[in-house]
Amino acid sequence: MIKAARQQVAQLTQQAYEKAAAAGLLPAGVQVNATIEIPKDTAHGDYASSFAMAGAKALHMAPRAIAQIIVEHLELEGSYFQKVEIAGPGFLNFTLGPRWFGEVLSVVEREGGQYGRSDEGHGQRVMVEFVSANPTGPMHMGNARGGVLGDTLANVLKRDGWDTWKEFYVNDAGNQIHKFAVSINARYMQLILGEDNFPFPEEGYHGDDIKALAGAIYDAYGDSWKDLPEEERLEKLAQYGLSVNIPNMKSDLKRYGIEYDQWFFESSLHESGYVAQTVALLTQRGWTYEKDGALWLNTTRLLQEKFLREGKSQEQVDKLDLKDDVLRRANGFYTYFAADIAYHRNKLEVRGFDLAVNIWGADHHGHVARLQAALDALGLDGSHRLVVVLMQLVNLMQDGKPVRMSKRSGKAIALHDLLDEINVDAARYFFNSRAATTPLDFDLDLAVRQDSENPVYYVQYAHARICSLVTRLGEEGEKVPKAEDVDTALMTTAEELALMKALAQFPEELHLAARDFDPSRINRYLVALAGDFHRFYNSCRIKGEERSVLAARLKLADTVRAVLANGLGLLGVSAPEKM
RNA sequence: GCGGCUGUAGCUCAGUUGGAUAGAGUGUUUGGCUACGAACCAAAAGGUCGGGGGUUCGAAUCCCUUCAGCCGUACCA
Repeated sequence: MIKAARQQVAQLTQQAYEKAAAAGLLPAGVQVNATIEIPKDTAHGDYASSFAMAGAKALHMAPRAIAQIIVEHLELEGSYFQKVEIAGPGFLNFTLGPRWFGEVLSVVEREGGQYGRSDEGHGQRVMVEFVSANPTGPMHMGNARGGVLGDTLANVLKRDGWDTWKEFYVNDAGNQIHKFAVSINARYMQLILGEDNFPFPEEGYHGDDIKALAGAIYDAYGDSWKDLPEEERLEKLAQYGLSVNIPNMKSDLKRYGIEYDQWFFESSLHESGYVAQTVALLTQRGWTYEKDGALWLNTTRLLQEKFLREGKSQEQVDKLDLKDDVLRRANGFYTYFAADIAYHRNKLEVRGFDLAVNIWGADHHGHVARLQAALDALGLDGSHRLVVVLMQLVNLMQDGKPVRMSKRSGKAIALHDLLDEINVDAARYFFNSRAATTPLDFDLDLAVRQDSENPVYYVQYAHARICSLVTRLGEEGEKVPKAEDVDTALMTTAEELALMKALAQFPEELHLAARDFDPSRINRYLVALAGDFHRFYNSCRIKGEERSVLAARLKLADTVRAVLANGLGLLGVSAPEKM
C-alpha cells in the first residue's frame, strides 16, 4: 500500500507537469528526479514530493512557483489522495483519503497470515547458517542471540520471497575435537586412577560437562576403555561426547523454537575427500604455493584484486597489511579455513544456493573477506553470494557489572539454564531487540526479576486486549465486519489515521528487514504499532458508539490484532489471547 | 602498524534513497480508571548527533581529518 501510494504520487505529479507543459506554463520535456517521502510530522501530510525543488534548476523557475503550477494541474479525482498543499521551500504535501485507508483494511483481511509477503527475493534459494556452535560444550548467551537472529532472519527472508534453508554446521573435526577428547580422557582416567594421578592438559576444557561425560562413560563401560590404544580411546571418547552433546544442542534449540532443515557435519567434507579436492582445485588455478612444508593460499593477491574490483585505490590497497593463509599444515592436516572454503563451495556449487547468509560473531570479521576472496578464486563470486552478518557479542552482566565468560573456565551461562529462568517469548524478543551491530548487555538478575521490563509484554498486552475486546463485543452480538462493509471515512481522529498508516507500514518494514538482514526492525515496528493501538484505544471508544462507527473501529482493532499476531509469529513469539 | 564495528537525551537505543522543529523506551516530575483489560494513556523537563573541516538550497546521514571504546590481525576454530 505504501508502494502503491508512492507510485501514485510520482504519477500524479508527472501528469500534472505534462499538462502544465502542454499549456505552455512550464518548459516541456524535462526529466525531474524527485524524491517521495513520508514526512515525520503529520501536519506535513502523508507523502511529500520534492519535485519543485529538484526541478528548479532545469525548469528555470522558483520552487514555490513550480509547485503552484503543479498543484493547479493535479487531478486527485479517483486517486488515494484528498488534498495537496505547498509547504516550506516548495514541498508538495499529499494527504491520503478514505479510499486508501479502506484498501489497507482489505489487504490485511485478504492476505491474512501472509500479509507483508512480497516477491523481492524472486524465489531465489538462500541458506541461512547460524549458531554452528562447537559441539564440545553447552551453548551460551552468544549462541542464544545468534539463534534468534538467524531463525528470525530466515522467517523474514521467506516472507520477502526467498526460498530459505536453515542449517547448522557441526564442527566435529579438527583441533577442538582433539582437545575435547583429551579433556574427557583426562577426567575419565582421573576417575579410575584418582584425581591427582592423571594430569589435566593445559589446553583442556575445564567445564563440569566434561566431567559428566567422563562419568557417564565410566558408568556405562567401567574402566574397560583404559587399556585401549591411546588413539582409539580418544576417538571413542570424542564420538561418545558428540553423541551426547549434539542431541542436547538439538533439544535445547528446539525448546527455544529453533529447528533446522539440516545439520551439516564438517567431518563429512574431510571423509569424502572434498576438502582435499577443493584445495587441489585452488592449486590447479594457481592460487597456492608451498613453504616450510605447508601449503599456502595466496590470500594477499586475492584480496588485493578483490579490493581493487570494489573500487579501492591502488594506494589504499598497498597500505593494507595482508597475510596469506595456510590451507594444509606441515603435518598434513587441513586447516579450518580449508574446510570452510570447501563447505561454502559445497553450498554455492554442489547444492546450488544463490546466496549464503552466515551469522558470525563479530570477532570473526577478519575471516569474511578472505573466505569471499577464496570463493572468488573458485569462480563462485563469493564477494556477492556470501553475506556474513556480524553479530556483536552478548555481555553477561551481574548487578550491573560485566561477568567474564569463557568456555575453558566453564563460567559461561548455558542456554538451557537461561530457558529454565526465562520464558521463550521474553528471551526471543530480547535477543532480537537490537541490530546485530550493537553489543547487547544481558543481566540475568534483571531479566528474571523484572519481566514487565521487556517490551514484548507491551506488544502481547495489546494483542490480548484486542482479543478480549472482540470476545466481549461478540457476546453482545457485534461481529467483526468485512472490510468492504466498513466506512473508513468515519475514522478521522489523529489516533485512527496513525493506526491505519502503521498497519500499512508493515510490508515495507518487512522488506527493509530482509534487505538489510536486520530482523530487529520487526521488534521496533511491533512496539510502535502496539503503541499506536494503545493510544487509539485510550482516546476512541468502541463499545456503545453509534453502530457504523463501532463497526469501523472494531474492524480496525481486529486488523491490528491480525498484524500483531503476524509479526510476533515471524519472531517466534506467541500472541496470547489472555495474560 | 593495518583493518572492522561503535560513539545521538541521565541510562538503553532508533533514525530507508541527504529534507521541514533530531525520535522512542527507561528514569525524574505531574496528571488520568463508577465506561470496552491501568501490564495502559497524557503532559513537562532533558541534545555542541564525540571534536574539527569540506561538499550544497539543505548533513546525524556523503567525503577528509582527529579523539575514545570494543574486536581482529595463528601451521586455533
